[in-house]
Amino acid sequence: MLRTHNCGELSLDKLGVSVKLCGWITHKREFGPILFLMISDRYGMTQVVINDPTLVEKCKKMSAEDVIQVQGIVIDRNENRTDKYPTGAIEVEAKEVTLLNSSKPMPYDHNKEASDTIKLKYRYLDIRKSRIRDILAARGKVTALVRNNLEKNGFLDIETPVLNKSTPEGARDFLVPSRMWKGSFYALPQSPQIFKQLLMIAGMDRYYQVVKCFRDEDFRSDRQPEFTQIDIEMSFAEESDVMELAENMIKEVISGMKPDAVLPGSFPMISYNEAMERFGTDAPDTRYGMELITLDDIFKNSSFNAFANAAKESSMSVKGVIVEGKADSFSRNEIKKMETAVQGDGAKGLAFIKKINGELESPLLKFFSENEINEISSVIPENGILFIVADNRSIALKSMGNFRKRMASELDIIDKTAISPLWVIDFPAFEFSEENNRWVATHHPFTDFDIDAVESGADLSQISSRAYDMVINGHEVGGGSIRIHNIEKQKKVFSILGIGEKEAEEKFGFLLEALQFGAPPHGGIAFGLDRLVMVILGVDAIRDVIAFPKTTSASCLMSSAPSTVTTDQLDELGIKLTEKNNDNN
RNA sequence: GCGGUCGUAGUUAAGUUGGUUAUAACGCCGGCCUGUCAAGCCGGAGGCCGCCGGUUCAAGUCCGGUCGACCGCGCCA
Repeated sequence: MLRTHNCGELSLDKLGVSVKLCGWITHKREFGPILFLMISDRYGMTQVVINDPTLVEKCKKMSAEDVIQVQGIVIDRNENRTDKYPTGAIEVEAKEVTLLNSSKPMPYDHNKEASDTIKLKYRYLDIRKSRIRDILAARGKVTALVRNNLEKNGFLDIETPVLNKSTPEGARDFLVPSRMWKGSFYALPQSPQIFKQLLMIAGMDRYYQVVKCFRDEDFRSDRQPEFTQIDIEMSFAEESDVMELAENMIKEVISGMKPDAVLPGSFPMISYNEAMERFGTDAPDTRYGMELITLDDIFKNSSFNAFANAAKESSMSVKGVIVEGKADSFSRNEIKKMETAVQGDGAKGLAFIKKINGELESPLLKFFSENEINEISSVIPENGILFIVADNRSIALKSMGNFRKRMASELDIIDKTAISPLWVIDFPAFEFSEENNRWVATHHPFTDFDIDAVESGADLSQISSRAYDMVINGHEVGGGSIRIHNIEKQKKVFSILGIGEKEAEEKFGFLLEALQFGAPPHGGIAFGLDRLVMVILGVDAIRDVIAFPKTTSASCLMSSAPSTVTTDQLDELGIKLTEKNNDNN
């Protein structure tokens, strides 16, 4: 090695020791015959002092981000010690400084805010100079903890193909044209779902993989075209087996990353319906209260028709959120802004009732009977304000769920250090898609469900699936299910989903056939590694947990991918472009 | 596919009702400086105001389009 120590580990107990350090120059400070160099690496930074006139002349020519090797003696800084960085008590008195490689001036100032554009273009510099390097190190540790836990539990790491068959349902596939089979395409996996089920049928019993998945949809601050799943599947397992395993794994990861984190003995479980009713979302953030309340009973006989109709109609509901201690601090204007926000979720309006000095205040008060006023008053604490949406059930829930979220972040009542995990269970197996005018699988079409209920003619929307999601701090970090292992049941699902026998055969024939060769009961779960790392580290942007991320329009500013290719390459694939797009390189 | 915010030296920003040579800080280059800690002081270079078009005597500024970044909606089993 070119070094004996890294730039973050020297301290007073090494006084007088001859060391070699390697690193990047972060600062150079000249004072005529004396010169200081700060050199750093990912472990820290150390000051080098240069007194020798020849060395000073040599080092004067060096500049920031040059890579150097310093050979010298660790000395005490005495009265010039600093506590601004961990090595601040010592410095290295240089005997020799070797330039290993020079650097052009940095393209941007890493001590200040810089645009995402330039940081993504020079991603390797952003990693070198920012917290990204620590986040990536932490991510590596999360992966190691995961592997360690799963290996300990007898899971086998088995790779599955990246070049796959395109399947219907779900997200848009990334396609890869085939040279040997002109006109045919591989698809990159949206997840290794079918392969892990085939591994169960193959008798591998316990499988896991930390694996890239690809979805060609539109992106957000928490969504990237390629992302990583911790994919897990096990045979002869029921819900509780998968959930217990997953929960223990996550606990081990979190306590490995945050030893001070306080976690519940076992993660609370709530049903999908309860999550929707109490939080207006299937991924509730339980770090704070301010839960939704149902006001149908209070208003079903109200003379205020908008409320009464919603309260009586079964497809509608009156939902409220109480903000405590704020009745006197929201202006008419602020409330107007909140109304605009809930209207963005489709709600017709946002009503409010304040309680100040024991008296209710609201533009709607004149519509309410004494009885209603008493009931409302018993719900609202002094100086509280009740916000209300009366609308279609799904709109009321969604808009108040989002309202709760916005209000919590505006009031800054979220404990950023808390980790609040839970399970959401009893998801509906099927949802009716207005857009496609057919039923679609809520989780995916291989999820087991209560087939007896279907056979006895129950409403499809009321059928529960055997799926479960793990939610931490309002983020769905993982989800899975017990799978269908019976061919007839699987065919039944395809018929419910309107996938014809021929199409099912064409798209999933190999799975359907495999199910007939002694498929064991099995189930599993997949975690989004990127999101898991974000939640554990409290990072907001998925870009920050990925070494080389893409932009929200799925381009790489560093390599300029995607790019056009030569006509020779296209010819070889038998592909002809319909219109000439501008070069985006 | 839709909406919002933004785009001016290498970087981050300022730029007034449209009006002389487009500012500043940091960085860069040159010089000074014996204990700095984002060192300091003096001097200098550096601009397709994202791109295309329009309005105007005159556009960084107004209008239309377009490209890109970010945030959100739809979408993401």
